[in-house]
Amino acid sequence: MIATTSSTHSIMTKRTKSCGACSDCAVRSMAVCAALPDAEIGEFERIMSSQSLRANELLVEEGDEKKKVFTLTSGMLRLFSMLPDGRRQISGFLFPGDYLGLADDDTYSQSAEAVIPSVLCAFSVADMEDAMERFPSLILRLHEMTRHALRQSRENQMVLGRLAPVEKLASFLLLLSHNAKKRGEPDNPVHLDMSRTDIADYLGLTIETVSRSFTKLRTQGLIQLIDTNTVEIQSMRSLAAVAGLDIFNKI
Amino acid sequence: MIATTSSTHSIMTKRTKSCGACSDCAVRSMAVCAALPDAEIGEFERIMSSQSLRANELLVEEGDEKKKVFTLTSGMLRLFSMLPDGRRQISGFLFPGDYLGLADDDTYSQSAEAVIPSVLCAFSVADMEDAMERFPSLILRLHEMTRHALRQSRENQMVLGRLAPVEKLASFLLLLSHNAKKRGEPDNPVHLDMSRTDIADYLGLTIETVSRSFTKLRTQGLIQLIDTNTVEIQSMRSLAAVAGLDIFNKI
DNA sequence: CGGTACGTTGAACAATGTCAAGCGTAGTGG
DNA sequence: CCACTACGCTTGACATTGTTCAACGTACCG
Repeated sequence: MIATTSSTHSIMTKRTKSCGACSDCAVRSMAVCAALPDAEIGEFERIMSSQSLRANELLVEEGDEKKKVFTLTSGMLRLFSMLPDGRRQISGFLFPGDYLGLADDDTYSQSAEAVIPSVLCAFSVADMEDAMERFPSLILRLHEMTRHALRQSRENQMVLGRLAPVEKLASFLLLLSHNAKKRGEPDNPVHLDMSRTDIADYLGLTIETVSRSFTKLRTQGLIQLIDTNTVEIQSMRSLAAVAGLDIFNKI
Repeated sequence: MIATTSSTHSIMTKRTKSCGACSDCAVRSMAVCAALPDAEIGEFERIMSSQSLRANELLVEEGDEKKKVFTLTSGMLRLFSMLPDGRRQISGFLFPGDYLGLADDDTYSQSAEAVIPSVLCAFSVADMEDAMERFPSLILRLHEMTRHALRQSRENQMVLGRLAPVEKLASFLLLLSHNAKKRGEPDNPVHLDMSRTDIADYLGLTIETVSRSFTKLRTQGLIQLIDTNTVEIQSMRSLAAVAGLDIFNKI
């Protein structure tokens, strides 16, 4: 917390147009922009600006007017809400290619923070709406992404409401592994960019229970903790069996 | 369960076009159809067919090919998933005007059953896609409804992950009350159409804990149980305070 | 008038959360 | 370079909470 606060004030957030051309963007095929043919991608480049975040830096806050939307190009964000008394629920993590602003109309319904240093493409809502009018395929793409987010959120409801702690953690590790694979990274030694507190607030547990669940999975030979933040999954199948739901059939 | 099974076989599900004209449909203003001007609503009436369900009758099953989409005109549905071992999570209840199929691409990602006798407008996906091409406002309306469902699902994650049982129940009662009001019904004596088991599977609890939470709210003078399925809320504000999140500020 | 399903309640038990201490690592300053 | 501090993670002991199991009451249905 102290680190967060101090870093928030020390340096201005970078906002430049210096990011590499959209045409050779690493997340092009996964992001909204996949809806635009190469010929039109220049349009997007024109209205886009790049934005960097330091770890734990706040990007948008619940209740704020939605003036911008974003595509994450590198790093990781957490989407969360808080109760008046400080309890926090992380509803999901955003990975490169993910879009920030899918659920919101005029105001952000949740806050978003960088988990690790991150870079985003930013678009003003006005520009984006303009682009959607000219390229209807953008609307379809956004709608598709929203449907996907809705399916994921509902699957999360199952995880939160009906899985035991060890099952929750197993499903979380499989999710991370699956996500890494989807982005062309190695899917097995899974790297945890987020803290135990983040994991706890995502899975509806305490950090102690998260820690104990790691130990249980390790004791049962299902995972190996290479270091605190690196998990080697011994057998995807057995871990999936523990997770209760067959992650492979979904997502 | 026995009742469900027997009733499922006894009578054929009605499928007629006999429902009153769309133009004087009770849920017109809340449903997808609100996107169509009066002049075009005839188009919708042409491709629509009516479908009735008895209590506990299954409408669609997780994994089935999505051939039809629906608008609920009366009654109530539950949307749910199940784990291999029988654990169930209800991700939400559908009320008149709600659309079934928001989250799905080609297959239904969840099952849907009638909680009480229900009537729906059914559309074949092909017809609906055709209509969307001719009336782009339909796409925008569906997108808007999907965003709303996503916000609701994420708020549910907070309820499931971070609220205590009594808080969960309080937020649930407020949700029902809010929903009734939205549909022009009295918002205070709240009628529970669903069983304790449904409530438990929605809130991630057991029926016993649900029952005890009802008792606690009653003992604290926050609600009054007129009968098992009718709850009088003594003070919306105090109940909202118990719920932790101010339901009024959201949804 | 039984029988069945549903809801409530109680008591014992198991699981998770809470509180507190300890460990290891990383970063800081002497 | 080393001690010191701070932070995050783990672990243990304990308290709280929810679950399980069982009994009871009630309403509905045959």
